[in-house]
Amino acid sequence: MASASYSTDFKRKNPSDYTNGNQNKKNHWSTVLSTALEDESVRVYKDDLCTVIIDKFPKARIHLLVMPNQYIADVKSLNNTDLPLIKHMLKIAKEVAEKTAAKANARGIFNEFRYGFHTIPTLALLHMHVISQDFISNSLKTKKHWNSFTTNYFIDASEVIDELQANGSVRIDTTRMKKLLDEDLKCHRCSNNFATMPKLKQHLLTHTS
DNA sequence: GTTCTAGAAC
DNA sequence: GTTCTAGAAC
Repeated sequence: MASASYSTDFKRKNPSDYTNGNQNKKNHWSTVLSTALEDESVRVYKDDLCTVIIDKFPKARIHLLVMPNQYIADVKSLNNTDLPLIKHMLKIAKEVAEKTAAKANARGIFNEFRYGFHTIPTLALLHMHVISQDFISNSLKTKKHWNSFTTNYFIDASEVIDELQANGSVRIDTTRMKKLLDEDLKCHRCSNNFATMPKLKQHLLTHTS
């Protein structure tokens, strides 16, 4: 066989090495949301414009993702023609959040949600987080997790809508955003500071009945 | 995004 | 000695 005579010196690299980095690889971890969009087992709502799924690694008791059915990369690639879509996504987000909270037989704590986006996302395909503000979850582990939801690294959907209406786009200061992930751990409710994630997580329990 | 784990921090 | 964080993942 001819192939058996190839010297390892001339062994071809994996085809993905010829693409512009791993991000372009079809089954790279950053593409999981495109798969989730089609996966009925994680879906809680779908209409002509958007799909809602349960986050696979929820960072609070209720953590959902609202995604457009048509591919949009992220917040910074939005323009004013996307306004009706984003407004629709926010409306659906609130409806599904209310329903999910009621279904969970929740008391007051579940009624408080934030709806918004990571300014610098790690997963491809725009996704609006719907996240209850208890932040009680085994999947909440790192400082980056915490700061990505409780600092300005997280931009509210209402602010995205306002900026699109005012400027036609959302300007994101990448350098400033990255620094926010390294900020000290601060409780989002009472502003107490904590040295470690375990201490913060223990404190969060005191805010939840 | 997560998992794993070396070694920093305590 | 144990807890906890932070960077590599071929």
